[in-house]
Amino acid sequence: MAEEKEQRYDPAAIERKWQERWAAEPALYAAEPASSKKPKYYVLEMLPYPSGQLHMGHVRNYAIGDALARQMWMRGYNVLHPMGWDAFGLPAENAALKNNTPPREWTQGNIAAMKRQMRRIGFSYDWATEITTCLPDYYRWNQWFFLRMLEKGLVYRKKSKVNWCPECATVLANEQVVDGCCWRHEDTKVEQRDLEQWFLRITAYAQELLDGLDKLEGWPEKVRTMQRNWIGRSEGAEVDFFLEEQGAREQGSKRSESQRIRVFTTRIDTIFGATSVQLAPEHPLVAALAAGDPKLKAKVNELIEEQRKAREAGDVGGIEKHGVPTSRFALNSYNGERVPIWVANYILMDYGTGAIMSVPAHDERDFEFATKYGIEIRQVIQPVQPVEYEDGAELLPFLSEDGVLVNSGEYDGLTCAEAQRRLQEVAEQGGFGNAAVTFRLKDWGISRQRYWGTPIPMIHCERDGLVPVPDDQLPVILPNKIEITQQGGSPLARVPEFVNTTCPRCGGPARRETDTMDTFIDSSWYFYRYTDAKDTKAPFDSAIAQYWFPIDQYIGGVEHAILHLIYSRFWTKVMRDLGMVTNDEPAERLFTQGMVIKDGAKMSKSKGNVVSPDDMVARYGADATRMYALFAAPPDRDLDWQEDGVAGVSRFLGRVWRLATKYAPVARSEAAKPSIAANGSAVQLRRKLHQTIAKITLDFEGRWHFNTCVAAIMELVNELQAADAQLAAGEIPAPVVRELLRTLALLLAPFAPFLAAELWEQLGGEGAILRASWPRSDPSLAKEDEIEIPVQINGKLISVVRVAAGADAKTIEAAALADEKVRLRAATKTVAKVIVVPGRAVNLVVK
RNA sequence: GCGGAAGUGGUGAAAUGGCAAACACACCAGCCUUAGGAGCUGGCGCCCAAAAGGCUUGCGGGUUCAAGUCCCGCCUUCCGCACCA
Repeated sequence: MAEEKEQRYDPAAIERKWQERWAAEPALYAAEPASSKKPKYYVLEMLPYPSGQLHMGHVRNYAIGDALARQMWMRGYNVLHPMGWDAFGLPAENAALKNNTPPREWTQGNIAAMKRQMRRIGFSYDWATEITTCLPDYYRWNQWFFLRMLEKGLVYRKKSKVNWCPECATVLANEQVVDGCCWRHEDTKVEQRDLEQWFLRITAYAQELLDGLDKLEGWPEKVRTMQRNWIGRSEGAEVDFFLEEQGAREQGSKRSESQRIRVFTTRIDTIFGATSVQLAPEHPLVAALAAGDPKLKAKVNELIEEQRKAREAGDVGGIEKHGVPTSRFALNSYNGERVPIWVANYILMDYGTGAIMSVPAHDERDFEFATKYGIEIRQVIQPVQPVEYEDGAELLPFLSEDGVLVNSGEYDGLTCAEAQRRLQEVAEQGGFGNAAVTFRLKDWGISRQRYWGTPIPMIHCERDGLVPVPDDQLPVILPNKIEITQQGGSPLARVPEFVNTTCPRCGGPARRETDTMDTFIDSSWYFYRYTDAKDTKAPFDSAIAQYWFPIDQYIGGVEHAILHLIYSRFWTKVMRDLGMVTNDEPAERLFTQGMVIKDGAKMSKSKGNVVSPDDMVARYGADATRMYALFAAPPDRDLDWQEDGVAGVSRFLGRVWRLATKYAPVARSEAAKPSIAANGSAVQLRRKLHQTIAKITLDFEGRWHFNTCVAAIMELVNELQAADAQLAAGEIPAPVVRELLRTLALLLAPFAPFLAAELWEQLGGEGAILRASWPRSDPSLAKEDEIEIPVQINGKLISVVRVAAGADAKTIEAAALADEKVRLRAATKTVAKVIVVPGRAVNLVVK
């Protein structure tokens, strides 16, 4: 067989063969039912939007998940590894406009194309559980959930200021606005509009979403921090100031009992330092005060305009603080002090109460504002540690809570913390305030004025008002026949067959809601559907979900840290409260992989640096492409795509192929007795093999540094190749050859599944390699008998000595002192101390 | 401004506090030839003609017998947050 002509490594042929084989045998990748004896493992990668083209970011994401899934199969787990399509969304409508293709057709075509790409790359998905969110059998459950939430009071409708993307011609959620621009159209400024919207009451879970983060130890700290910031909890108090009666000044201040101004503050302890009350320009009271004052009204409108512009520019923090005084005053509830009421552009109507007490001495923003307008700055907190002045340095504003109250009447001398407690109590007893917690998180606006989404299952009846669609009339089907135009408003409103209906309550004529749902709803619960994808009675079977959940490992990009990942957590908690699941969180562990970049920049069409997976696969094969994606960098770091690197991996796989096919006949031969001669090369090769198994196995359990796993396999192959002469001469016993090559195939299986499967077959492996057992490292075989110990003098490396692996300190010391280089160096000096770390190093301290 | 991550050869990178640069890419030299996007051998951090030797993990300190790794200060880059009362 040494003369046998070498067959060249032909990835295209091998991959085609196995792709067909796997397609014909879908059960290979199917999870066993919940009754399985095996331990379960749910590995999930984020489902893609079916744009029609897989990009390298997907390939990397899915290569990581696939390596894990395959390894877990081989380790004997019952693995659920599904895939689906986040198939609703605006691009389908844009494509419809552009190519005159209906969104459904366009989407289905893209799904088919991407599925082909995924099969071509060899991801081990169970296609029997595939879900497509734009199909009625999926989105009907969005509608069903909407109705359940409505029953629970988690859905409401209100007119509100919304983010409007002119490009999308629809509303965006707060989470979808990035730097004042649309998350899909980075150059398109988001506008503010007033519209009637459906909201999900995610804020009802704000506290729990926050608390849960502490327990999500398997999630990256970065993501948890981002979510904490997003939820933005702040603890403080709400307290009323009273509006002074107009024209009451002459007779002494008189408070209006009906008109209160409620402010939110985290520093109630500084209230005696409040020297003005500041209202947001859109505060209802402002409109009332400005009603009879055209000048004020004009100025307020300017402030509103400034805020709007800043918001649209995404630079709310950057605008210069402006304000305008009103002619009215507010009275401090604690001491009756009279302070002016201003309207200021740095006060936001949608946070807290839209009004603040301004304490310039103890708040930076108030300080800036008061300095500008000459408003009194009154210090009411005395630092415990006297603040040191450098000449001319400002003491104020003093922001720390490490101080005691001054200028605060009966509260003088209390610490800030004590004062906060006391003042809150007093406010509560006096009926003018209470402790309060405010969140930055807003309710989730889900209405979209688009066609390609889940219809909101509500009916507007002239008589009965808003009526939910009864469960037995679900799904509300998205009509197929529709003309997509670029006109504003909901496209569905222009489809009479859809709009016109009868009221489920009175049977009279009624109109359907024509807005559709935000597509983030689709992805908020899709991973539950995978567990029971064909269910026609419910979104999924609770018992099955209970078996699979939580997801053991979720893998995706960090760009979803606050959108998808916060909505998903919310949805899980709602389902738990509906009694559908028992887990509090969807995923035990989350891994966020780095971006794929090219020439130092994110791949994008505009930069023209996009690398197509199809090209890579065509040139170098699927195995080389996905293996390079794992080899080029650790998975959590950004990866710079270098085509030469893919070529290198492909050449490596070619070496593996030649080596394995060359000695496959030996590995398969029954001739050799299983006795393994203790021949030097064989022992050494087996040692390397077992070291490699140990390294890779450990990495899968811990760090996931698949780049070094691939490197370890390369080292192993380099050693095998260096032993080619011995192999060719038959000096390595056949059972050892078999062990070496079969194990090599097993180790490759998570990374290069096509080649691994082919070699497994050629090496006479039983059954599918995916069902073969992951190799075990035998420590006694992996152990070295002799090791090298570095010898240092005063910490500097001088020499290296070889000693037996288990050598004790004494032996190592003797060997080190006997070393010639060491003797030369130490000859004229006194050895003061010898530090020996057995198995590690020797250090001689000499003087 | 606040929070986080990262800075190591020409490049991607590796290194439980114990031989810095494994494994690759690129490059150089040679061999082979069925002339291939092939294969094989060797070289490849910097200084020095070479050897010997010296230097080297963004910068400056420190801890330690020993620091890329731990601590303190600074610089740079990237990411997130940023009038949130």
